[in-house]
Amino acid sequence: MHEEMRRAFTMLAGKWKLEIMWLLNQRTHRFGELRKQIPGITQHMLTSQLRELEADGLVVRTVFAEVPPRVEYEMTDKARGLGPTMQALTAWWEQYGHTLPPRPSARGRKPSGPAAPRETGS
Amino acid sequence: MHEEMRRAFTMLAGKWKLEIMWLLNQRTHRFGELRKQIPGITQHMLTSQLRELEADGLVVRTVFAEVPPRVEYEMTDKARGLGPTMQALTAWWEQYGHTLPPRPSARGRKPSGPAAPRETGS
DNA sequence: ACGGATAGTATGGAAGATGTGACTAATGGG
DNA sequence: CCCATTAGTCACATCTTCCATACTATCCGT
Repeated sequence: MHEEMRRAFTMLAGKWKLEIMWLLNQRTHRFGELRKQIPGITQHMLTSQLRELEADGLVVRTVFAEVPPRVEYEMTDKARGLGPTMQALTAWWEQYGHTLPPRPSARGRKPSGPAAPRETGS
Repeated sequence: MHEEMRRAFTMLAGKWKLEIMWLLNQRTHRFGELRKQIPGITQHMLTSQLRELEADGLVVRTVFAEVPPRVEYEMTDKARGLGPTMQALTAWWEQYGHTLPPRPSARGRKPSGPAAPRETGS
């Protein structure tokens, strides 16, 4: 049932989590790489999102005792099971992405909806 | 490369969008059905998330001229291409979901304190 | 000793996303 | 007349995220 799934949705519903997981699904990244790959994200947000993913058991954080410091983020085995999901998402976008409307995510919308089709004939 | 994908992430990054799309991927729902299926969501949020999905060309909104009103939400053909993604996500959760740590994400859906009741204007 | 590099933590005000109850519209039943 | 129903809308409250800045810690080069 989808009540079980709710946990999964919550884990991935963050504003940046899908993108982070998508990148980590390709390869291990270090902190600074993720920050460059995701323009617009701040250190603060990247840190907190990664911590949440780590707490959810999706990401492993490895600190190397080097100077300058190096921290790598890697998917766990569990999260690697998301590979097919990511591939399916990528394939979907390749197929349909370019057919979507230009930039409609703005809050404004058209004043009136389509004419109501009278279905049940009342 | 993945800059193209960013559009897809944005479209699905809303707090409730994955869950809504997962439900609509199964079948057409009317407004009230979605509201019951997604405990915790408010009318306001359900409306706005659906409007965004509609604006992104992922769902179709059909208003039936009946009383009481009936509005049905259905996936577009484009969004139906997400089927494999949803299936992969479901399969992943069935396989790994129960192995995840008890620690829920900090951003989890928890009820907030009682909002200060506003003075009903006289 | 100082600054550069990396990966953070901490703070604070602003912007944006989300949450809440109250309210509307049309119609049938009591 | 009043209530129930359904799918919203509205004004406002609160939570999350943004963004800049400041600070920590280590080692190397100067």
